[in-house]
Amino acid sequence: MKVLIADDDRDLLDLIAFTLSQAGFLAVKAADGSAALALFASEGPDLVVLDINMPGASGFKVCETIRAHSGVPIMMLTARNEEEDLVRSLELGADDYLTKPFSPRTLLARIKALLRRAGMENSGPLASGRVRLNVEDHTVQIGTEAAVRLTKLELRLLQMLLVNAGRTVGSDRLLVHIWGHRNSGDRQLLKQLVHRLRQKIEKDPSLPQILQTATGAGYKLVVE
Amino acid sequence: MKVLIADDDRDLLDLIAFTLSQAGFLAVKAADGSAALALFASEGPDLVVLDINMPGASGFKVCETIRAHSGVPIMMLTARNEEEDLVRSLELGADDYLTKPFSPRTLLARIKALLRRAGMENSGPLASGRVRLNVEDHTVQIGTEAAVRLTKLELRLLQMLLVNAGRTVGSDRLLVHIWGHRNSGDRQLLKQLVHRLRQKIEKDPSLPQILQTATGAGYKLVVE
DNA sequence: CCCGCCTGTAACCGATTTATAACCGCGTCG
DNA sequence: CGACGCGGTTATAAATCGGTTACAGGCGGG
Repeated sequence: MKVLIADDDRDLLDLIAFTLSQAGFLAVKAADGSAALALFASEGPDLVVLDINMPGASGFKVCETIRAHSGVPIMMLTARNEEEDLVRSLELGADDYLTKPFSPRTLLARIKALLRRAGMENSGPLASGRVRLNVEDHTVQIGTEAAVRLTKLELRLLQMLLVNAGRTVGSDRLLVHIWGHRNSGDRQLLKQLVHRLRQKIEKDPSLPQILQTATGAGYKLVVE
Repeated sequence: MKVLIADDDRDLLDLIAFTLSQAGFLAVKAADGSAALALFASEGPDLVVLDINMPGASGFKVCETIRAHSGVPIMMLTARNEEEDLVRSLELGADDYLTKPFSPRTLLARIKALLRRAGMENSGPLASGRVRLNVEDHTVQIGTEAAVRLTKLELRLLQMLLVNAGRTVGSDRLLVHIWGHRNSGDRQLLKQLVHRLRQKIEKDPSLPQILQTATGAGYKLVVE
């Protein structure tokens, strides 16, 4: 599990990195906003921790940029008199925030909670009912059928639905998780992605038994 | 989702309550510390917002007392920007802390983040009496009847009424909650929305048992 | 270098949802 | 009485939504 940390306070950066690596994470350090963006692109972390006040590019600028094409969980850090930026960050799609000073223990607990919520805690085969998803080699198996190969996007969609199996997942959440916050005109893409995924996993794609529509709300995975 | 708010500043109390109820929360107001404790026991809120400076029992005292036997998320408010208050609040088990003055938007963002963190973001089906509303997939169930699918607007209407079950909700508040501020010539829309919702949830839509009219005032949800 | 698969852009259809606009009945009040 | 406000009902138009297909650019593998 790889975590990107961006903070211009060298001491705090080291402390966080140390805390996380002690907990079994692989910590990647960035000293400013532009470094964070570069490292995000090259390292592909599973979670990002961003300080709001940074030279180069501010935390919420970085947050916005990352969210433009990724649904990776983001945690913001702030000193205590920047309410406006904090709210802005949350509205830009940050998932949680922490006000300084905080204890390493708190940070760790929050990060774990965040990963749990994003369903990224275990990278092994994810299963529920008749649906078994193998994240590593991009395949699903429905009941006793032969395993089907999935594309990157199909995998992300099914993963999100599987983590919330039996419950409806809103279209917005799916969009963010799969593509990140873009023009949000992307309902079109979701329609087609669902369509293609149904072709692969449904017996009769015109009468979905597994990947069902909750009209006006989103989609849900039915497991008996 | 029920929120207990305690503040001796009557204006601020009303403002917070209004903000939260527009966001779909049920706000319970307390003007001082001892009232807050009494209401906490009787109402069993899902979240508590406490001003620190209050007559009766201070926010600290209330926080400590609640924490003695409950893990409900607590947010503290203070006029003073004192490090001392912050530390003490956190030591007493408060989960977050907000310094006055703050914008309603800020408060809302923080409260939502707090609920998300506590894992209470989706309180599951919102229920009262025979009416069970599932916000996630836009459905209601009346008694043992089959679940009915609702549209976005019907959902918002029913949610507002359900959160204030048994109480009359003014037409203006409903309009703002459902459509936001528009030309307020939209009483027409509300009429029809109520009509359509009744068709879906009332046994005999011409003699409403659940969604009743309070002539000249608004509507209310009757739960026996 | 070509071919295949994956992804994004676009358009169309039918159904549902929402907005606009009437008409009806009932009570109040000048 | 008759105009008015208010709520309920119906009809109809406009917007949106979900499903589907077609197609082109990109990218990687043979």
